[in-house]
Amino acid sequence: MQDILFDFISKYISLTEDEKNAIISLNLFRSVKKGTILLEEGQKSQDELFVLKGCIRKYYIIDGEEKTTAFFTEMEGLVPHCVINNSPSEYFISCVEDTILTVTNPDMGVGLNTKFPKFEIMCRILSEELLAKQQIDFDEFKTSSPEQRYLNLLQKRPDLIQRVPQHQLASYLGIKPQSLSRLRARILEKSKH
Amino acid sequence: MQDILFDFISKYISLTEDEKNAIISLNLFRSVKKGTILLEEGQKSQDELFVLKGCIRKYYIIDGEEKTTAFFTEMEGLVPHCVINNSPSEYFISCVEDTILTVTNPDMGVGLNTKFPKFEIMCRILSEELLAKQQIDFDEFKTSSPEQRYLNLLQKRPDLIQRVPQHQLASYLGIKPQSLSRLRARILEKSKH
DNA sequence: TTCATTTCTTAACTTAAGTGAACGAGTTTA
DNA sequence: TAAACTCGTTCACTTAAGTTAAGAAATGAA
Repeated sequence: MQDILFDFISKYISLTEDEKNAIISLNLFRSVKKGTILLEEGQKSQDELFVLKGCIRKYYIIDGEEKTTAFFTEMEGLVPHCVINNSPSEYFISCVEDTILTVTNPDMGVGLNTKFPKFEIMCRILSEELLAKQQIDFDEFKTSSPEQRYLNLLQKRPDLIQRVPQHQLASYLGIKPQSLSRLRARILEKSKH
Repeated sequence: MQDILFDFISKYISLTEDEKNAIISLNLFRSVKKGTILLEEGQKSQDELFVLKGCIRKYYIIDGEEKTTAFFTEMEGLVPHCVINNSPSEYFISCVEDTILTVTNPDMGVGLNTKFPKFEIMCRILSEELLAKQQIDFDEFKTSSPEQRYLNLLQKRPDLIQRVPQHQLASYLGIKPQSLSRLRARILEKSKH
């Protein structure tokens, strides 16, 4: 399992055996069952998450309704908003599948970052990459219709459509589950021309 | 004009006179007329922009139609995607109003960041803040209807509605200009109850 | 296995956004 | 000044999403 993490890290910085051991000794790995809630609304967590295997989901509850705004799968991580500005969380994070992830928090991080400045560099690169990716995603969302968004998702993350319940996908696309069903039927109808 | 920039910077780091002079000597300030295009699709620019006064806008041209996805006003900056991954730009940036901004590029930046590591710190903080803000904005967009988005904008950036042409606002809200007109008439009608 | 719950789909109806066209007001250009 | 554009609004019509309800299929728990 650790190898997956080190493979990922090696794309950004190279680690010595000492550094790898330091990471292992932090005991970052967690194995969580499908359905487990990792962060609740109102909670003040300091944990940053990184998915090694599985899928987690970020959602709000607005007027009693779940609104899913993001999924994180293999090699994707998130720093919840509540960590950044140390405020109660506005959303939930739960596991869509049985998931293996790393959980880090600034307390560990300070030790790690001061001992190994490399990590600071990796974090900066990751955060820049993420910002850029997210801007593109936002722009695409704004400039397309629900149907285009669905077709786009089918291209870019076909796995999500298989592994995630439809009603969660629907709100991720900004529509209701019934509309997603209909939209899919419509596309199927068109493809038969 | 420089004072505005230094006031802003002082929220993040404190500068000595030497450092201020170093910044001034870089000659970052640009004054640009309404309508000026700062970045074109296909262009490979290295310039990062920061608005001191005025308003700039980011837009795509998709099927011959302008799709505005962002506005940047006083004390807001952007690092275009093409700068981050050194690829031709997919979008345009132009001035909505006569605008005063700073233009920086990595060539200057390297000098500045190595001379004054403080700047690196400020950039990291800014980028984190921006990432957090953008995630919230994206979530809000996904979880609301066009009408809610408009009302939300009215709350959060009432100035934009005054200073930006309606058809640009419309695509920023993810709808057509006619729909924005109608939506506003509908809200007005409701408020008369 | 059986019962209950959740999830997905379908349908009919309502509401709102997209489309195409027209018009007036304000700008710009010749 | 007159003609050509741009911009915002309105209208009628089309298309698609929201809503409510019902039922089938899959899942989970007793």
